[in-house]
Amino acid sequence: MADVAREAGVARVTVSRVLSDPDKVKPATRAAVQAAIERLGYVPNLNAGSLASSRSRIVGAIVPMLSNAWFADTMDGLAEVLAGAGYQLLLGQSRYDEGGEAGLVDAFLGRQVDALVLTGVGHQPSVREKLRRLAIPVVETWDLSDDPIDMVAGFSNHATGQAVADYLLARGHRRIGFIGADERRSQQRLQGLCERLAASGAPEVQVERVKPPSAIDDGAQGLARLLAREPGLQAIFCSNDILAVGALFECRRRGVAVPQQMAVVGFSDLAIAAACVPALTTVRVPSRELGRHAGRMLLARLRPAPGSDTPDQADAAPMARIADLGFQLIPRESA
Amino acid sequence: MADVAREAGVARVTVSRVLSDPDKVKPATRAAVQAAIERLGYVPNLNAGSLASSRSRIVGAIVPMLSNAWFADTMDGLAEVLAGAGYQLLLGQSRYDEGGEAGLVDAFLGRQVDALVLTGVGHQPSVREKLRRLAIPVVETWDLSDDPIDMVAGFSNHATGQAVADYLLARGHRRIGFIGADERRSQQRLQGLCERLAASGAPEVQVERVKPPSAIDDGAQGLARLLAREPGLQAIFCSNDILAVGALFECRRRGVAVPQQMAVVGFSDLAIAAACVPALTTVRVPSRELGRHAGRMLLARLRPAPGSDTPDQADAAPMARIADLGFQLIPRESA
DNA sequence: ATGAAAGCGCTAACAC
DNA sequence: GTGTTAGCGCTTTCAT
Repeated sequence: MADVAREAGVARVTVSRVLSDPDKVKPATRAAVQAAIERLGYVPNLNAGSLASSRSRIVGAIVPMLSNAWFADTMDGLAEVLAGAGYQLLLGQSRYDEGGEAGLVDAFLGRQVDALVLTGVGHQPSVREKLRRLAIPVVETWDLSDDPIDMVAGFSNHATGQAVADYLLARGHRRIGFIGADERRSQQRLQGLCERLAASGAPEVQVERVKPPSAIDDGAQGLARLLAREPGLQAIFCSNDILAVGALFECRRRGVAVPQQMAVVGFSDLAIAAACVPALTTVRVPSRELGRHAGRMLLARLRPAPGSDTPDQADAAPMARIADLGFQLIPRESA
Repeated sequence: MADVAREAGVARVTVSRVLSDPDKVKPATRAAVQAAIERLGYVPNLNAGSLASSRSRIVGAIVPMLSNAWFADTMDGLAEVLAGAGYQLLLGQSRYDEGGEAGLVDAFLGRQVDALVLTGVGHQPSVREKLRRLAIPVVETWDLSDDPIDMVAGFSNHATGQAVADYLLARGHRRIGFIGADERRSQQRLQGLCERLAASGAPEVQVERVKPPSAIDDGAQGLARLLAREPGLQAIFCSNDILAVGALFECRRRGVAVPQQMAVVGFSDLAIAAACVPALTTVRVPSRELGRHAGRMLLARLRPAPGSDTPDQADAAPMARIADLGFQLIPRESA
C-alpha cells in the first residue's frame, strides 16, 4: 500500500480511502491512485484491514454435513446473498456433534467473523451464553424457537410431524412406523407425529433410530427391522428422503406394494423424491430460502460493504427476529 | 492477551507460546497461563496472528455451485481433511463464470489464504499467472491437465466420454444423442464420446446444450428436442444424473421403453441413480475423495498446525503433483 | 480534500 | 525458559 501511495504521489491514507470510500477523494486523485493500483497489481490485505477496523466482512456458518444436499442448498442461498453484499463465507461441519459445533464457534470467533449462521437451535449452553454476550448477529436455521440466541429463520419440525400424522390418519392409516436420524430435529418431527397419533387413539408409533448421516441402506434396514417387529404396519414416516427411498427399495425387494400395503412419507423434497417410483410423498421445506433469508437478516444488521450493490436501507422496516418460513406436504404416489 | 499475561504474571510472548507451541514453555508456567486463559474466557484473535505470521490457516475453495450435490461432496471431503489439521475453509461459488472465479480468487488472496482449491482447469490466464507467481499451493479438481497451475486431483472427463461411447457401441447403439451443460467439463465428455463414435463410423452425435445449473426439467426438455430432431435415436448420454433422470421421466411420459427403445446413461452416480426406475446406468466419479485428496495434497505442503493430529511427515514420500483418481462405469438397467 | 500519528492484537527475532 | 523490541498492513482519529 505504501508502494501504491508513493507511485501515485499521495499518502497511504488516501489509498485506503480510495479503496473503502471513494467518494471522499477528489476524482483526479482517485484516478491517479486507481491507476497506480492497477500498475502495481496491488491486492489489499483484508486481514490487516479487519485487525484495524475490527470488522472482517466474513460470516461463519456451521452445518452438520455439507454432503446432505438440503444443507448444501441452504449454504448456496446464504453464499449467494452474502456475495452480493461483499461478504465471504467461512464454512464448518459439526458432524452432528454439539461439541464439534462449539469448537467451530470458537474458531470462527477467533477469526472475528461479523456474524454467524448455525443449524438448529440446540447448542451447548456455553455457546448460547457466549454469543449472547458478544452480541454479534446470529441466525439459527432449520428450526424455530421462541427464545433464539438472536434471530431464527426456519420452520417448525414439530408441526411437520403433526401434518404427516394428520395426512396419514386421513388416509385411514393407524399402525405407523418412523425411521429417523438420532438427532434433535428428527426427534421433534417424531414427537409431532406421536402427539397427533396418540390424540386420535392410534397405537404407539414404532421407531427405528439410525445414526446420521443417513444412507439409503439405513432406510432399507430400518424398514426391515420395523417389519420384523410389527408386521401389521400400514405406513411409515422417514425423517428424510434418502431414508424414504431406501425404505421404498426394501418394499420393492419384498414385494410389498406401495402405497397399498405400505404408505411411505419422506422429508425435504429432494429431486429424488419426484424421480423415484412410486414418486415419494414428502414434506417440502424451503432449504435454499432458509439460507437466503438468514443472509438477509444478517445484512440488515451489518453495515453494507463499500462497492456492494446493497443500498443502505437503514430506515427500512426492521426485520422480525423470528421468521417461520413454513413447509408444505407434497402428496405424490407413495402415500 | 495482555490481560491474560498480567493475570498469569508472565509476558505476552509466553501466552503466545502456550497457544502456538506449548512444549516450549515450562509445564508450571503453562498451567498458570492456561488457567488464566480459562478464567478470563480469552479467545485469541487469529487475524492478528495471521497478520504477524503471514500464515492464515485458511484454505480457500471455489466451486461452481454448492447446490450441485457432487461439488458439495467434494467440499465435504475437503473440509473433513482440513479440519483435522486445524485449517478452515473459506468457500465461494463461481456460478460457472470464470470472471466470478477470478474475483473470488482475488478476494481470497486478499484474505491471505494459505492455499487454494479450484474446480476444473479452465481459468482466466491472469488467474493462472497470478497463482503461479505467488506460488501458494493450489489444487485443481474435477479434471486433469498435464500443465496444472500447481497440482491437480481429478479424472479425465474426456476418457469418461470415451468409456460411455464404448459401452453404448458394445450394446449395439449407433444413433446417439447428448444432453449436457454448456460448460467446459461437459464438453470434454462430449468430445470423448464423439471421438470414439466417429472412429467406429457411427453417425454424428445429436447435441442438446442446456445452461447450468441443470434441473430435472432441462433433461426432459432436452430429450424432447432431441427426439423431435432425430426420432431414430437409440441412446443418450447426459452430462449429469439430474439431466438423465429428467430424460428418463420424459421417456416414461411418452411411452418410450428404457432401455429397449432408448438407452440412457448419466454421470456422477448420485443416490438418485440407484433409486430411480429403471435404475440409471452412470459414470461414478469419486466426488468425496477428490476433496479429501486435494486436502491431503495441500497439507503435505503446509506446515502442520500446532495441536493438530497430523504427524509431521516431512520425510514421507513427496506427493505426486498430478493425481488421476479415475472413474467407473456402473451398468444398471437404463442402458 | 488530504495528511500525520497512533495503534489494532499478535508473532519473529533476538537477547538474557 | 522467558522477556524485549519491532513490526505485520491496514484504519482510525484528529489536524491541516
